[in-house]
Amino acid sequence: MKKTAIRTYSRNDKLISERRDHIAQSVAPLFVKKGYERTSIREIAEACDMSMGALYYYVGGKEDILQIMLDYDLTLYTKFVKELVDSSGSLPPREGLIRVLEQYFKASDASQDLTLFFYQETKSLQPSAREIIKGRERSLVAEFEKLLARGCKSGDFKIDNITLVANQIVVTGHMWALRRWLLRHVCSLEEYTRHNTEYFLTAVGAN
Amino acid sequence: MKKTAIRTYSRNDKLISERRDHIAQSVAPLFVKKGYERTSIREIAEACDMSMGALYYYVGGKEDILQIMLDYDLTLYTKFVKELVDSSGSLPPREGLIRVLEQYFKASDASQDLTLFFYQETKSLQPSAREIIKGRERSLVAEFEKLLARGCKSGDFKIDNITLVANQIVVTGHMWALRRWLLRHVCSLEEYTRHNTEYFLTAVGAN
Amino acid sequence: MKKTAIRTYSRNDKLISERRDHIAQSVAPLFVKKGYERTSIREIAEACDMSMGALYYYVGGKEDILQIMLDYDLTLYTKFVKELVDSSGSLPPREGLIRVLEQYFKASDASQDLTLFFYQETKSLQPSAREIIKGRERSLVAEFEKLLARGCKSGDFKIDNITLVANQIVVTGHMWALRRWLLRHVCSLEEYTRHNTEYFLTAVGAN
Amino acid sequence: MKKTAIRTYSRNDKLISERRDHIAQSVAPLFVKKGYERTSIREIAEACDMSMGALYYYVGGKEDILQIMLDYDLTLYTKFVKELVDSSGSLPPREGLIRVLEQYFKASDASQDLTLFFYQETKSLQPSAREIIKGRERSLVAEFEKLLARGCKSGDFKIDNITLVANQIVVTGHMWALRRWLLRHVCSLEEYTRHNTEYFLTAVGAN
DNA sequence: CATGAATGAGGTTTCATTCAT
DNA sequence: TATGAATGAAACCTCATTCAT
Repeated sequence: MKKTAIRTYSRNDKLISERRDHIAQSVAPLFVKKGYERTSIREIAEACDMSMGALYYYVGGKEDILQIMLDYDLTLYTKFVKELVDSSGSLPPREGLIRVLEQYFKASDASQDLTLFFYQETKSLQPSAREIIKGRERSLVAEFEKLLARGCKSGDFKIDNITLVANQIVVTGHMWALRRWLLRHVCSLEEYTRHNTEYFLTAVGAN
Repeated sequence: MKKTAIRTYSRNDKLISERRDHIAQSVAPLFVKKGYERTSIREIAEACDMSMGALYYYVGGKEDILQIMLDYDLTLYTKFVKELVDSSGSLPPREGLIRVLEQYFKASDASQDLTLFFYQETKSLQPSAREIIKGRERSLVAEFEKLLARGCKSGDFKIDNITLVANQIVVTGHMWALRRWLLRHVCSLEEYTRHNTEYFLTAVGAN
Repeated sequence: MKKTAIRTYSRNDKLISERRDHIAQSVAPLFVKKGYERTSIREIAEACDMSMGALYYYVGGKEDILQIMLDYDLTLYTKFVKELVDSSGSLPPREGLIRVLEQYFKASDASQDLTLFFYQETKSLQPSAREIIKGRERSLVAEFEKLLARGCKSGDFKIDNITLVANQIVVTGHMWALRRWLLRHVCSLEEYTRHNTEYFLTAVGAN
Repeated sequence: MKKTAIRTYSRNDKLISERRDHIAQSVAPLFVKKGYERTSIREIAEACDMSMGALYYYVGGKEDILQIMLDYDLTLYTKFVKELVDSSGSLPPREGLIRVLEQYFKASDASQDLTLFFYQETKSLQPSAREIIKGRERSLVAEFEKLLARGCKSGDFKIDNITLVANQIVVTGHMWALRRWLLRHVCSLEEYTRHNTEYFLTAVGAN
């Protein structure tokens, strides 16, 4: 759980972690609302209730703040999915998948703005930081792979390319966020969930 | 085909149109490479082989340039899809769909960077301009709706929510661009095409 | 007479040259008074009667301003010495040397602050810029070498290491500037001149 | 040996003295390498192995640190020269001068960077602190004056202006440091020493 | 129509210094 | 005594936009 590569003047690891988490939480609504580039350090400091100097005590630069925030939320999200997948382990694979999809789409709906933000601003990161974020994203996909793999093992599912399907599940959630402005007039979240659940059941050979 | 709402000092409509098309074409690679916010007017002017003054003669401000460029490329893309759909009108619906998907995914692959850019920078527009872009996007979806509607009319397809499926086709193309970094290690474009074609055939009840 | 390596937005060479000369002249008293590091861009802009933006239109950064100023004054100084040496060409070598030394020390006295500044701030330059300045300094030394070489050729002087003596002349002028605070209580410029003239006559074997 | 005018919170004179000596020694390489202005208090504290707070406990501000360091090194250097001059007291004046010059130039060669630093950064001091440093420099010159005066007394030397010659000796050492970049290609330290020794012997009438 | 020099507000970042602990 | 987190003024620099030519 290293936060490395981000410069700090503090050598108190606990404080660093605390402050960076605080920054990640405080800055998210601001970033989501105004976009990364359009948000000034001054605004960030204000939102964090810190002085600009204090901010730069725990962070090497503006871009680090973006990385910290993306990392924080993606980690949180991955944890959420992991718990979801794990908690559905007691159900038969088919019912487990149905339940996970339902909850995942519900969560996707709740964190629309954040999802959009991820697609928009990841490119603002340096390649090295981008790799870290991509790693987190892969972890997210991996959680769904676990779910699918379990079903394959038990013989309930039959899947050619597990990663592809897992990615497709993730993306289907994202799509609800990215295209809400269009989908809003087309179907409700419930219909969207039903439609896609049916598809994925077919795709995994469980229909 | 109004270009309105964008201020200009010129009253020669033909010239305005010409210059704006030129700007749209010249600025695209720059925007795609550096991002909208990080591209300066000076760079834009240079890429367009115009002086900064000339730029402002045909355009109200930096944001207008983004709108013009997005509008231009989206219109072009919509036209491409329209021709694709129309040209497949001679085929039976099932084969038409297969062909359109294949060509569309191929085109998605070719214009990856642009697609990514659309998702990233549309939010940099004012609401009014964003609406215009959304309208273009809806036109794009509508082309696929046409294709699907034709199949329904002939009885070959059976679809609950045509718009939903059409949108799903569009987004599936986008996802190849947005998630290429992950998908690259998972499957080739051909596999991606095959996988999704199969899905959509099922989704329209033609499998 | 290239001014290269210094970024500019202008492509009008004449204007660039003019503005940079203007900057060099305007900034000198400020730099000499406050030192390079302690002088802010805002102060520089004010002294140049330019806006900060205009400044950065002709100059890539603060350090460039230092380089431009050092270059400008050193070039001027070298030209002065060159003319001095050339104009003494009509005199016999011994008398020429005496005259040149007298004038050079007088000039050293007049440009004390500038000399001090050179020793202090050359180190603020990047190595590449420092090389340029060193080149100018070598040109200055070369002028005195010319004078000494002439005397050697005619048989009036007898010198082992011409560059060493030429450099010593230059530095003797500098020292009047660098150690004025001490020398002031020890001797007048006239005495300093007499003392060192006698020395150099001995050193070149013309006493 | 007052260290006055420099604020401190401590009232333990021994500790003050110890810490300031420690600071002077620790900070020198840093200052020499980066320059005074470009060195931050944080770096200084780190180099001194002290906290920033501790630093300010024994020192009034950043500038005091510069003064302390200059004072410390100049005092050390003066002591070195004093011992050199005293130890040559057993030799006849002419041989004493030769020996002192040789050792002094050797020492000048060894402390080039420091010498350069003195010329560059003394101006960063407030006038009052500058006076203190000048006093130390005068003490240095005074040591050489002692040497010359001894020779005059014994009738071996014949000098008009002892201070001027003493200063010239000091400066000749400095010159080796200040102009090394040029002299390097012109002569070795040995040649430089020989050349100047000969001169000074003439200047004091001992050749 | 076209040019590009000029503006200056506002961006990010640094850093000497203080003070609660 | 000692610590180091916090401050915020001020540093350097960029850039969208204008307007005299």
